Amino acid sequence: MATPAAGNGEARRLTRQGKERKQQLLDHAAGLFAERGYADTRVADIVRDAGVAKGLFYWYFENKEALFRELVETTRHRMRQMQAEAIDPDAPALVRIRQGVEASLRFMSEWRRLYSMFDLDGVDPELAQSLRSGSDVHTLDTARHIREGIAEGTIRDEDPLLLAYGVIGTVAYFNHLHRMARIDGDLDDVVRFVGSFVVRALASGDGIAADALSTKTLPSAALG
Amino acid sequence: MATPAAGNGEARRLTRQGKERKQQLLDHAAGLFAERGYADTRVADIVRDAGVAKGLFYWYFENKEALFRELVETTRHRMRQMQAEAIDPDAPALVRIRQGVEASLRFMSEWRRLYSMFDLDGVDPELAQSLRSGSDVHTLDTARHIREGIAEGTIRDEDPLLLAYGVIGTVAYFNHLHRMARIDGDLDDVVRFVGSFVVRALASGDGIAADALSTKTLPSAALG
Amino acid sequence: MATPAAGNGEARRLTRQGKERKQQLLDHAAGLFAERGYADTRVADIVRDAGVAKGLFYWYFENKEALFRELVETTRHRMRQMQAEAIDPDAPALVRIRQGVEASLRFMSEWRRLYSMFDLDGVDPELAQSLRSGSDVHTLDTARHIREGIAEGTIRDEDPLLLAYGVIGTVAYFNHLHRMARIDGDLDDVVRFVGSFVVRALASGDGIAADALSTKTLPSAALG
Amino acid sequence: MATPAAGNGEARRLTRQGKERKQQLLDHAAGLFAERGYADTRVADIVRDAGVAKGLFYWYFENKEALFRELVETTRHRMRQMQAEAIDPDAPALVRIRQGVEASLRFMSEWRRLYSMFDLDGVDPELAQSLRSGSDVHTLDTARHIREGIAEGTIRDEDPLLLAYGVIGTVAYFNHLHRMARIDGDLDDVVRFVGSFVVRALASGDGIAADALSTKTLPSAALG
DNA sequence: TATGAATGAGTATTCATTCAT
DNA sequence: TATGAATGAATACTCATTCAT
Repeated sequence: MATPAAGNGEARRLTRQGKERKQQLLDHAAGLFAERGYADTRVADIVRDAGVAKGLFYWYFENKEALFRELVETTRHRMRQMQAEAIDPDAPALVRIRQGVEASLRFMSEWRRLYSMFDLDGVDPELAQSLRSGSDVHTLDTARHIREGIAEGTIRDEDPLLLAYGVIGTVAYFNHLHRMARIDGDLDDVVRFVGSFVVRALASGDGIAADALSTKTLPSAALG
Repeated sequence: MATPAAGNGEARRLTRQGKERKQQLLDHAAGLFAERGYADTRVADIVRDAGVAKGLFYWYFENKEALFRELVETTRHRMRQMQAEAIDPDAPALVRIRQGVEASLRFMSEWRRLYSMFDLDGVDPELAQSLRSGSDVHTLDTARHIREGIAEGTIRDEDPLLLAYGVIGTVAYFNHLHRMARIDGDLDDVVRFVGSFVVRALASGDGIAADALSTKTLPSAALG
Repeated sequence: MATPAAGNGEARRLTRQGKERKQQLLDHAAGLFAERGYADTRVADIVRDAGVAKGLFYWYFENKEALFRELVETTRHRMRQMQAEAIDPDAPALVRIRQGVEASLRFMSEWRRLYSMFDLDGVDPELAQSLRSGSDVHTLDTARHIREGIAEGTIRDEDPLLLAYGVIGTVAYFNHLHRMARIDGDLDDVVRFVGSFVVRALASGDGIAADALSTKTLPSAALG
Repeated sequence: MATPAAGNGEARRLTRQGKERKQQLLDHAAGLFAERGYADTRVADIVRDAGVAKGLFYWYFENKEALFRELVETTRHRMRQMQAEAIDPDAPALVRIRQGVEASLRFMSEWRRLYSMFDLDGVDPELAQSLRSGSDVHTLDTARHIREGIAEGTIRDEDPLLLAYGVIGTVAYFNHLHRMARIDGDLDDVVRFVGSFVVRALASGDGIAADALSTKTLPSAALG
């Protein structure tokens, strides 16, 4: 029980102070990763930023990558939570998808600094793989909604997985642009635009009406 | 003791053998970049792969990044050529866009190894910027077609730049998936799917008919 | 805020529990030292193995080396005791030497794990020096017996110190081999072999008869 | 062909200058290893001593251990050569063994600095294993001579391997003592002493006469 | 052109030890 | 006694780039 961060999966028991320190390191690391990317952030930078000794880093994290992984996990978890809250389970599929898409964009925008880490520069391939598997979950989730939309007749009857990829890809790219400040408009405008973009791409002739629905203006009770 | 690759813009005059050597290095580098990314490819790896001495690298290229830049330029040039050939200038806007999209995907698929470099891991920010400016050209091109489609009434009247981003993002993501072997289907199927995906996302109510147009099956003469 | 292990020669008064804890640490350390050597055993390893916190180590020992030293002292003490018991003071010199040799080998075999530490890898020179001085005592002891044997006429009249070195070296090497499992035979066989080997190397023409004496088969009372 | 020391077994082609530099590094390393041991010699020390840049070390050697290994190989080779020269193949077994023993001691004394490395402190277990296998060859060689001596009737009929171990161990220990300056006498005296020590330990009653033979004083022609 | 040699700044990680509680 | 947190000096190895021939 001497080396908390030692490479066994078990999380170490940390005192309150310990937890705070760890979070401190995570926060400072996130800031630096966002600013200059993972590869260009030295462990030395992180600890200097946090004002602690170098050795302490390795008390809390097995290595640089482990910290990164933890950051990713946390963020992913928050994002899923946010989406769950944004999606009205009783709404029609197209609306649910739009709600999810818009929530994603808003979340990513809010945590923009964190998300820039995900550009994955300089992270080793193995890790990249594991990150990917996280987004797979997201894709399957989306595909499920799509399948239901197809059953409802509101979404075109095409391969649900491909359609889901289309949705995810669009969201990811707009997020990327926004982060890179290549899109300068109002966030609300962008969110609305992307929402309607994907809805149109998915909708069957009948479903296209749903395009009009703005998840922000109508209370979910009015839907359906 | 001239240094051919020294940082003046002028390309050096190379003997036939010189050109071959240089291309050799470019090819081997491309292969390695594609395999393991820019950051994880050492100059030493490239020369070993090519079977020449380390010093020779710097005879042909100013530095590692210069080689990369050259690789990018070449590829971009080829891609634009290919697109120009694929797009029928007399076709309606939506069709032209679809032609461009499909040509892009096919080109990227063919030069898949090269394109993986563009994930831009570990390239320094300055270079990344320059790469971006290249894709800007592409975006503006697409936006131009879109503006014409809006004028025609076949494309929804929304911000052409945002719509262009939607198109580019979708293409880029599908290319990414394909490269990562996360999509396994027949290339033709994917190409057709993406083509129709973006067309639907762009089309106005009237333009949606264009969805039926398959750029492969109809000779361009029949369009319009 | 007393620091029990602080560098004053005086041993601290430890509670019963304290003594147990200390022994616990010594035991675990011995095991690890034997397994992977002194240099490759971390203080962290020892405390983890013993299931206590890192800080506690320094409550009982001034530092890593102090623990090692203590281990060595203890072992040496036990060994001398064992030898004293094995040697019949009334037996002729050659027999006494053989008794000592055989006792050494048996003792080392029994405490094999401990003895592997003595290979002295990675211990700092100063400590190594102190260890050496311990073995010097042993050498001198042996030389004393040898001198008596020379006086008796049973041992060749050569430099007693050199002869003693010959004895010690042989014993040490066989112990080493045994520990490294490079010798697999029965311990009794090896012990007997080494005993007769050194006796023959020492014996004068007259003394060689003593070779027949097996310290195991003849009760010491019968000797002389 | 760019990284000479790269981890493939193949030795790189080195220019004359390269070979010299490499030898230079080997020599300086040997000196430092001998002075302060392997573990306490930093790569930085070696290159500083040799007056070259740090990176150059890794041009010639894969890592610190690889250099060590090379040093060992070279030394071992020299030693075997020396022994081969010292041993008169036509002499009786006991004499040959004595010749080998004495040659070993003289060689070790001459290359004393090198030999101190072999105390193997801080070398990783895997390497230690490989070193050991080298000494096995030596042991088997010795055992062969012993077997012949047993056939001749000049050496006691005991397990030849155990007898060989006895010989090797004695030599090793005296070498150790000599290196540690714990033996100060004239080298010739020590060599003569050890030679006669092992001969006496090996000799059968009949063979003991051979003890008188001094490999230095009698020309090999007179032997037999 | 072409080679192999040389440079040296840059960085993650380890680990004995000390400290506050 | 006992714990977990904190320290920081120390060190092997990498790799783009330059140089002499």
